[in-house]
Amino acid sequence: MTMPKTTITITDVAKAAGVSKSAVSYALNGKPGVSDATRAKVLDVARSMGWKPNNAAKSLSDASTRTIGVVQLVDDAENFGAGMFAMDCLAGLCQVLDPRDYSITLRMTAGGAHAACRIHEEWIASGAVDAHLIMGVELGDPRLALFRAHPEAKAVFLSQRAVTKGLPTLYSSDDEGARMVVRYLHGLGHRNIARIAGPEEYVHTITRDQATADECSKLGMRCTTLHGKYLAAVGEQLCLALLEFGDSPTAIVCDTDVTAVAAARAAIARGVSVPGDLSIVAWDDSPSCTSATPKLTALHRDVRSIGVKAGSMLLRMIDGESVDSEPEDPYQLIERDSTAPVSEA
Amino acid sequence: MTMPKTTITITDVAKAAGVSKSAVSYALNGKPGVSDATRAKVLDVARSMGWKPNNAAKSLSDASTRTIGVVQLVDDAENFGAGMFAMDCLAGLCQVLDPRDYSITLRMTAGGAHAACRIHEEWIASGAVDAHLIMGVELGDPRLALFRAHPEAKAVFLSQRAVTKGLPTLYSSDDEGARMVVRYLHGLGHRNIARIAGPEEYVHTITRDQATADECSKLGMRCTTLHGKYLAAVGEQLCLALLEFGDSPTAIVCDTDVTAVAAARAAIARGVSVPGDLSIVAWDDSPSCTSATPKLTALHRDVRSIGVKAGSMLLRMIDGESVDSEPEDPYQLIERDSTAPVSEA
DNA sequence: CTGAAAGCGCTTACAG
DNA sequence: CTGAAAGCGCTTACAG
Repeated sequence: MTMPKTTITITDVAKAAGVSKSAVSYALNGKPGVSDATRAKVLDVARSMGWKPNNAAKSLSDASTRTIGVVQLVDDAENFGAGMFAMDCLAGLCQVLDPRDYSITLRMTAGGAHAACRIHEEWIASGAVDAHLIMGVELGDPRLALFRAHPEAKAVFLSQRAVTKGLPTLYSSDDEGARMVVRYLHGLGHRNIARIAGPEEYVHTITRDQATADECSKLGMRCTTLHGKYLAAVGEQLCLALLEFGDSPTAIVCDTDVTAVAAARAAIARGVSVPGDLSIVAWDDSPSCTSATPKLTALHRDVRSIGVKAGSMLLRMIDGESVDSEPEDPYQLIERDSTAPVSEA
Repeated sequence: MTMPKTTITITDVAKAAGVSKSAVSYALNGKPGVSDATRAKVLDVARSMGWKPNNAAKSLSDASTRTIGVVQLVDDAENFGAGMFAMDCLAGLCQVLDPRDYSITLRMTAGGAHAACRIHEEWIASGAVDAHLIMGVELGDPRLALFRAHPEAKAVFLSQRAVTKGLPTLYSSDDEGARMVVRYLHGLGHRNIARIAGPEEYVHTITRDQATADECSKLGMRCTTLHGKYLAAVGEQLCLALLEFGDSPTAIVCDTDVTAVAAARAAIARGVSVPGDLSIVAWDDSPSCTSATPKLTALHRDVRSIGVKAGSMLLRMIDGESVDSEPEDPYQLIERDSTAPVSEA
């Protein structure tokens, strides 16, 4: 008959151990102020009574919640890639948070950056979290202004420094990644390439666009860029559009695995050989890149390590250190079967 | 100069409004005990002062955390499908939780059911969450015993009633789904089918195995079942194994999109036409099913609605209602290009 | 309808 | 080293 024992508190432990509440608190928290003997006894009694600290009480008295807040933006249609990214990233975050006994407080909203902003504002005002992780930052994002107005709130942004200007951010290697792809294709002899990019409201889209354009111009290459959502239909359609051009590209880099797979399919269905006539590279690797025919060359990054880095930054901020922006780990170009030297025409 | 105003409390509001703390509390919480005039004034003052309730204080005094706890199991390798499922499910959960101002407290662990169990135990003891959502239940899962021993803890399981026996569970329609597929293939003339199933520790694997076997026997069909992880390599390998048999199946149903896509690829690479010689159906639809060639017939379910249902159950438990187990919405069979009538041999 | 008071469980100066 | 006490911000009986 395991009686659901009415929650046991430090007062109970103190009584049982024959010491004061403060002694118990000091002992339990490993703080000085009690003799080793007392500490040992308290620890022993507490464990045997099955005592666990009450979260709310602790938070109220020490003004720390041991939780970091993240609000995930969900889009009905293109949720897939973003969802996986967030999940892996959170896994990394949890990995660093766990040893410190921190949890994630998660909210999801379909209301975009504005809705997310309201939640963070709420969290700041109510002291619901110790720090915030911000992902999916858009141009003119209201969350930027919010955290500028609240320098006392701890937050790290997953974004670009050009956008967050001074706010602690873990910035992507998208610029570098874009240049790496361009150089790779250049090495294969491609001179006329194209991008099937993501929506232009995303910061990383712009970053990739610009870096690609810049590197192409340096190498004397031409690049056509088309934008669209991360949908198979879009990849298909834009690929066909590119192939319609009189002077169609010999390589296409797609901003996501979904569009890349679709583009490859569309090209092949139209009688264009991949990689014979057309090389395709996917930005962001995933199982669908290896399941596709041919297997897609992809720009790969360890998403979990992004969460790990962000978590470490957050924890340091919570510890009172001042943290600077940091770069993500660089991308890796994984060469598979969808890219080849440009064919002699 | 937006001074980060030192956190404002109901005491401040009370002072400013010229009433007592209790009056403020009653007014703010919409409880009787204050005149309409007082209430209006308090509300007004509170808003103008930018007051927000302190979470910890509220939790401590009313013993509710306005948070529901979920711990996500992460496996390094086969994390993909499960990750997406969890994400969509959580999105649904958030959708119902949001209007009630509840958040999700999320932890992720690579330590399996045992590690998850320890976290839930911690949460129960420390009063960290108001209720728990349990996913990825295994046979002999320690979390079952934990919540049996703690009937005061509110939890809903995403599992099968046969496993949770009496604990409130949102149970899948896997049995029904399996039968639906079998009948569908039977209707196409298939009599010898196979399953490329998931690992046998998963409850849903067993459920599907059993329902498939039962329905096949009822219809006089034969079914070979092979188990393996949710990896492309496994799908490929098991598909080839099945095709090696002298009397190879005319249809294969794969427990996940990853294995299904890989199986189709492997078959085609081996010169087996899909769906001409071999039909393939994927369990759990995803973008990769529509990106594949041919597009895969799949068993589809609205994962988000699972989260919605679970959330509603949880909320009702929190409200003190006693809730019974409920079924998920049924699967839908989405016919695409990977299934066809069995060819006359 | 309204105010003064106790209590939620823990932490932390402050005296012994 | 140890105990008594105040305080974190809110809720909720309990008297007026």
